[in-house]
Amino acid sequence: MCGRYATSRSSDDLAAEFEVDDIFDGLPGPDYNVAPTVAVPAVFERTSKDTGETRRRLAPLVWGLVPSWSKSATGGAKLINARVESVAEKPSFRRAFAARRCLLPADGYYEWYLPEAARAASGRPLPGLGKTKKQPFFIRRTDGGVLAMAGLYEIWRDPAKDRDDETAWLRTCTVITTEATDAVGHIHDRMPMVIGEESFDAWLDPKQDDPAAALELLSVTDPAQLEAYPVSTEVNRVQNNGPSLLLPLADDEDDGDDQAPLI
DNA sequence: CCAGACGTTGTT
DNA sequence: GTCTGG
DNA sequence: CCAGACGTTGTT
DNA sequence: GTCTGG
Repeated sequence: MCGRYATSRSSDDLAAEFEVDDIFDGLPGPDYNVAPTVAVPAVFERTSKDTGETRRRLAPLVWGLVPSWSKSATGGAKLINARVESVAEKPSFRRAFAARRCLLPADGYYEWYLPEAARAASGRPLPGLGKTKKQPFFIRRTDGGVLAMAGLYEIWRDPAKDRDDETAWLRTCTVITTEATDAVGHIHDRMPMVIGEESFDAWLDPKQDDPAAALELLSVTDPAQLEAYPVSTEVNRVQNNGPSLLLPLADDEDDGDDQAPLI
C-alpha cells in the first residue's frame, strides 16, 4: 500500500516535469515524511466554465479523501488509498475516478514489514527490533525519476461556511494502489499505481470522463521498476523529517560494506 | 418507504 | 449523492 | 502508515 | 482493542 511517502522536489522542478500551466499558492515545502492529513503537491486539470479552456495545475491537496457527500471532514483520513480493482465502482471513489484524476509526485514511499520477514526479504541481518516492531523500507524508482502516483481528488464544502469563503472548501486526495510487482512484492503485496510520462495527458484530461477508458489506460500501464532498501525507524515518528530519512540503513555486520544492499 | 453505509490495510 | 438492507 | 490517547460532571 | 491525529 502507500501510507507514508517522500516528496522533496521544488515546485519549479515539478512544474517543468509535469508541464504545468499554473502554480498555485499554499504548496508545501520539501517533505520526507508525508503522512495522511497533510497537504501534498498535486497535478490536475480543470476546465474553465467561462472559456472552456483546460489548464494544468500544480496545487496542494490534503491527503485523505473526503467524499463530497460526507457530513464532516473528519474521518476522511481513512481514505488514503483506493484499490484499482474496485475504484470505478466504489461509491466513495467512482465519481472522482470518472472526472477528478490527479498525479501525486513522490521521491518514493515507505513500507513497514515485520522483522522476520524483513530479514528474509533483504537477505541480510537487520538491527534487532524485537519480534513485533516493524522495519521500515524506502521504495523508489530504479532510475531515480519522479514517481508519478495515480490519485483522485474531491472537493468538499463545509456546510457551516459561506460558499465564497475560500476556507469552506477542502480539497483532498487518495492514492490508487495495485498489486505489487515481483521486485517489491516480497516487501508488500500492494503498491501505488504509477503513471508513465506517456500517459500523463490522457490520465489528467477531465474531458475524458469515461471510467472504462481510464481503467483501460491503467491496465496497459507498464509497472514501474522499483527498488527497496531498509531505512531507520526515525521515519516512524511523523515529527521527524529531512533527507536523512532516505539514507540506507547501515549493515548490522561489520563486513566493510556499509552501504545497504538494494533488494 | 426510511436508515445506514459509503474505505484500506494488516494478519500472531 | 446513491445504493443496499430492512 | 505509526504514535498516542483512551474521562466525567454540571446543564436554560 | 480501537480510534484520532499527524
